[in-house]
This record gives sequence, structure tokens and C-alpha cells, in this order.
Amino acid sequence: MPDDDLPPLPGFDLDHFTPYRLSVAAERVSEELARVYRERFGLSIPQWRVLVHLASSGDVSVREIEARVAMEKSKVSRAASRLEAAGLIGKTVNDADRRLVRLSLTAKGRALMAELLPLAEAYQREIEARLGASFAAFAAGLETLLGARR
Amino acid sequence: MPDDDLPPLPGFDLDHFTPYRLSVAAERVSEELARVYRERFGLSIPQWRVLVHLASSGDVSVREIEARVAMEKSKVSRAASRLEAAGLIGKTVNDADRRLVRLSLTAKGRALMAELLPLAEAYQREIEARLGASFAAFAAGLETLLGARR
DNA sequence: GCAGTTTCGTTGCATGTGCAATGAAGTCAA
DNA sequence: TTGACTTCATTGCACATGCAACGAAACTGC
Repeated sequence: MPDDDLPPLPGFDLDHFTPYRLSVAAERVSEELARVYRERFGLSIPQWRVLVHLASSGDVSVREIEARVAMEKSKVSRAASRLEAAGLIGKTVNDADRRLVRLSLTAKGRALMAELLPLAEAYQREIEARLGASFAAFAAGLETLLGARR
Repeated sequence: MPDDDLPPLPGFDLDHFTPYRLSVAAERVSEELARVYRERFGLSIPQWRVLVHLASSGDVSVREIEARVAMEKSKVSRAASRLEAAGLIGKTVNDADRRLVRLSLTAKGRALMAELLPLAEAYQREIEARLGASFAAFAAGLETLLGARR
């Protein structure tokens, strides 16, 4: 019996608190997926995001990736530096606007993505299978939460 | 025109990649909520999680919180130290097993939670409102993703 | 009772992150 | 052109984090 009697706290069940569950679920899924990037390809999540964006959108600047992929520009910048060091992307100055950096996949980076993207797609299908019939509603819910912001 | 012709990469749309969307959604929701803890009460997310668990489960050890609340024990330990420094919780040795630390809310901590928990509940209701009819399916999806592990 | 092992919580260390400051480049108005 | 202002990418710095190592305490089998 810890205390005398104090005003009772409102009952609160963390397990039904959506922000918490959402956060833990995201962590688990990300971790599960990140293991593949890391162990098989030596990539971090920020690096993976940059690569995916390059693969689907051609050459882009750091700024574009920042906006498009929900990552701080410093995070993008550092991820890009490492990808460059690993020979997966190239960085050149944009001639039209010399403040901008033009990131582009190297042949090596392209080859890596050709291997990686199918794995990502397979994982996506696995998640859809796990969620079954409620997948559509779940995805819609995610979009709602994302759209409701700014 | 960046390259000659290389084997085309499989098309991949990050916006329909559930792990990514999930991760960004969680980040946004957490950030929105964390702002309240931080600005109004000076609490970090780990600290908040410890407090919530103490509020709903009475006195517990670090180990229990780690298991219950999906946080590394070092994270729990550091959060607890700061909460103690802030006078919100107390740490005592468990007499039955002197390896264990007994964490418990102080009167000050209790008072804080009495203020904070209603805000959390209000936020929960707001999320439910945002999601509307699909909330149940969304929450069920989260549970599926959480349960499918280990 | 006692060596060997396990569990608990803390801490040292290397790494990742956000934020603010910086410098280079571009824009705009006069 | 010049000078004030903005935009872009990088980097310095302070701080959070994960992991491994550690010491203390508790079990375990003998």
C-alpha cells in the first residue's frame, strides 16, 4: 500500500492509446525491414529512402528529397555522402543553379536497387497478407492521419 | 538523359509502401503529441511512457517497464533518473529482491498525471474522430501488426 | 556453504540525430 | 553593378540512443 488516500487518477490504458500503438507498430515493422537492408546491403533507413526516391524519380536535389521523403535535410545530406562513398550514387553540381546538388544513381546503385526493390515489394505483399481484408481500411487510416497535418 | 539504356528498374511507389507510410504517420502523431508533453510539462516521450505505466500499474521495476512499454532498459533507466531528479517519481530498493528498483509516483508526479492523462484522452478522442468510421479497422490493423511478431 | 551462472539496473562509448550557424550561390530592386 | 535578402547544402555541437560491459544481488546444483 504505497500511499494514504490520494485523489484517484483517471484510469488509462496505454494499450488502447493509438499514438503509442502506432509508434510501436511502426518501430517493429521498420526494424524488421531494416534488418534486410542492413545485413544484406549495409544500408541504413535514411540511405534506403534516398535510394528509393532516386530510383523512382530520376535525378534530384537534396531539397527535393527532404520534402518528398519526410527527412531532415541534414539527414539526407549525410545519407547521400555515405551513398556516394559507397559508390552507389553520384553528386554533381546542377549547372542551371549551382547551389543545387544533383544526386543520381550510379550503375552500381542501379544494380543494387534492381535487387532490393523486389524484396521491398515482397514485404509489402506480406504485410497486405497479414492484414487481410482490413488492409484497405488500414491504409486509408494511415493516409487520413498523414493528410490531416498541415 | 542521365544514362544510355540500362535495365529498367521495377516501378516502385514509396507512397504506397506501408512500412514507410506507417513510419511517417507515427512520427507525425508522436511529434504532435510530444509537443504538449515537452512545452507544457518538460517531459520527453520515454519519460511520459514511464509515468503512464506507473500511473496505471502502481509501483514497478525497471525490468517490468522495459517489457511492458517497449523500451530498452537503458532508456527506461535514464528516463527514470530524470523523473527522480524532477521529483516526479521515487526510487527505492525492493526488499524482497534487492536487485530490483521500485519506481513509484510521488505526490507531485501524481498531480502531474492527474493533469496530463485527461489531455491524452482528449487526444485519443481526436484521433478517433479524425479516423471516423474506419477507426476500429485501423486499430485492429495495428494490433495485427503488433501481434504478428515473435 | 560455495563456485558458477543468471538477472537487474547503470554506465561508457560509439553512433545517429536535430537544430542552428555557415558559406556559397541566386534573386531582386534601385 | 551593388547591396540586402533568400535558398541550398554542409557541418559543428549538444544531446539521445543502442549495445556491450560491469558490479551487485539472487539462484542453482553440489
